Amino acid sequence: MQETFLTEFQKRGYFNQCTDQSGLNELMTQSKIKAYIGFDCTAPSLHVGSLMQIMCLRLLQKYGHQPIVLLGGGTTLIGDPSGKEETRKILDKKIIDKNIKSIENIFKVFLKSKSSKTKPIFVNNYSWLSRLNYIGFLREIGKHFTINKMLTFDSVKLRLEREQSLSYMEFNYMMLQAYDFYELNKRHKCILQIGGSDQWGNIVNGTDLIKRKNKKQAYGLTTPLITLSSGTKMGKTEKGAVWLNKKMLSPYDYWQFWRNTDDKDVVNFLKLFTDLNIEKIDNLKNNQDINELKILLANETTSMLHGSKAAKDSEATAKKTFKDRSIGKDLPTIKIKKNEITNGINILDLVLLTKLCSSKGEVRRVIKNSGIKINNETVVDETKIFYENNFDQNKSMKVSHGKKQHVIVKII
RNA sequence: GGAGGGGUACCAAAGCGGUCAAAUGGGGCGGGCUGUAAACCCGUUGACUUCGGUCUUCGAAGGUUCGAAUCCUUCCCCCUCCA
Repeated sequence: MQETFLTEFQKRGYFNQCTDQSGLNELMTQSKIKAYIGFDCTAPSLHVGSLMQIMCLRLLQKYGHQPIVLLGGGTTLIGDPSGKEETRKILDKKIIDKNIKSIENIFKVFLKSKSSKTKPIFVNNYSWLSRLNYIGFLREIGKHFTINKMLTFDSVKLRLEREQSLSYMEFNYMMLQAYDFYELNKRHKCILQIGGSDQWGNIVNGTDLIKRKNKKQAYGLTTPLITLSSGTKMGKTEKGAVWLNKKMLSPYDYWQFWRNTDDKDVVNFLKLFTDLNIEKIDNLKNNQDINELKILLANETTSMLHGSKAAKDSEATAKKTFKDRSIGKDLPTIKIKKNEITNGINILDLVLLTKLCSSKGEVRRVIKNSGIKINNETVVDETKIFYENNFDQNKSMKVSHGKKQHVIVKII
């Protein structure tokens, strides 16, 4: 059977639900289409939670289709109630605009823009949503939505059942998202919207609206929510959320995140988050040591986002840190002035300086649990003072909190 | 509008005048075992400290008391039932 966008989509594990799978497959085999995914702009970076969506856009390009990246400058002002139990804080437009710029850069890394046929189209729904006229919108769009039906959508139902308040503003979110799809259909002949499984309701509203207003067939496709085999949501490291922006999470930490994947998730992740072809992955899974596979996963994902050099450096640093227990160059480095250390520095202040702990009390506690190491040596005495001669010939010292968090302190 | 119930640390949830920086569970962090995995076991989980203590915290503000998360007053918010 011929490999198509949808067949690969399915094999890789991106497939959750589709409004008309065979119809869409036929269409995408016969012609090249435009498809969109909308992204929320509540933070200055996306995190791994959105990575599957980004991978979908890449897959579109691979099969010659054109991705549209919708940055929700307008809808973020409203806030999607899907999957949320409570009303979210409303963000300021200025912040959202700033976030959009920053997020756009991430897409420029993941998506190819050489070919004019497949290069991503960036749109911000603020450009049309902000111009809507209330009466006009109600008459044109609002008449196609029945409250009866809107109340049956999970995002609304959940709130009502839990008796959590749902503001009228949020209640309108689904109409706006449907309108986005309709607008993109008109402007760009976009006929497919992809999204996470929680977006199903919003997406279907869009295809319905297009059918009614434009008399066109449009399609919706959703991806499953990825949960780790441990049942929790993916996307956390020792340092918090796994951001894609390197200012918010260093390439080394990003690499580490993938390197620490649960055994049971490794093969799935290779399929979901790398470009390696599936046969190769299936083949590797039988022959490769699981830790080798994790390194492969970390290298592939990191080089996709931060470049192959960053991936190699991270691997080298990891090897030095974990195998040789020496100092790898990509560990975070804190600089300290020479005169700050002439009289010695207390272990508590030293650890605090590295930000590995957030208070002296915490440092003490971790020391008591033998969790602080200086140059691989466990600290037992919380009154210990360090001098210049405790640093190595490069004027560096490795401070560790637990097995995985290391910071280099360097005298300048 | 009327009648009840409730707001406790990251979350859930006990406590209902001193022994409360606050039980317990989850989560987090650390240690052990390992493979930088999972599972399991152990420790830890407000801040500062000269390690004697000190300071701030139980929706908010006042009050009673030698002493309040606990009692009283007012206010704010949430829930249940009735209109």
